[in-house]
Amino acid sequence: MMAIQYEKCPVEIAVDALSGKWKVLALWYLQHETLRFNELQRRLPGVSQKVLSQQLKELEKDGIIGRQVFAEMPPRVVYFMTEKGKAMKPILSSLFTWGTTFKP
Amino acid sequence: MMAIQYEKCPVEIAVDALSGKWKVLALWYLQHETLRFNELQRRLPGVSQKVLSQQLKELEKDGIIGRQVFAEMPPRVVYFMTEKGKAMKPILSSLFTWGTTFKP
DNA sequence: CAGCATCCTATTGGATACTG
DNA sequence: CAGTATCCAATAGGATGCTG
Repeated sequence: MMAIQYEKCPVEIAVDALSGKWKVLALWYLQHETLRFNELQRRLPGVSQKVLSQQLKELEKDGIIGRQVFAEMPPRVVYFMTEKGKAMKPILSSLFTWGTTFKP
Repeated sequence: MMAIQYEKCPVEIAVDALSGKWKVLALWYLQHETLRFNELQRRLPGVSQKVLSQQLKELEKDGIIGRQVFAEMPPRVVYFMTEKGKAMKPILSSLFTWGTTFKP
């Protein structure tokens, strides 16, 4: 695989960080709430555990969300937006506005 | 294939309309200019003709861009944003802002 | 020039079963 | 509860060649 030689445009950087079927929607629900894994999964009807955990891991790696583990039994893990993630709120709300305006 | 039973959230509607590797970037370049097929392709290094024409067709079908054909030789085809597409400008600029802020 | 058709590969995501 | 591991199907996208 060849490394990409040209400088990526900022739009591409944001698009790449959000690529994945459930990422934007997950962020939408994490905007105002800290949520556990299961709570998030219930809000995304159709997502499998594998894919949800995978996409959350990518968002975490990109610094967009954080993850906190409580050493309890049964285990509790919560996800929340970082500052870098909160900076995406204008993206989320403009998507929402457009979707609301042009809903079929 | 089963039809989806629940009402899609507006965010999903917008995300679906933009899903496709090159759509957002193509819209970015169509924001202020009307562009020919080749001009667009040159601005998206790496896209194949097949995929570009396919994604433009989807954007057209969704009413986000328009397409005008000039009966000339050689043929000229231009693409431009519709009003529905122009309503996406806040999405594009918020993506750009985030990408600029958190560029690696 | 602006594409379509064909073929092929890589990636994504879903189903299922299992675990600390 | 919050995942992993494995397997599989569907889709997206790239390469190439051809055409009005």
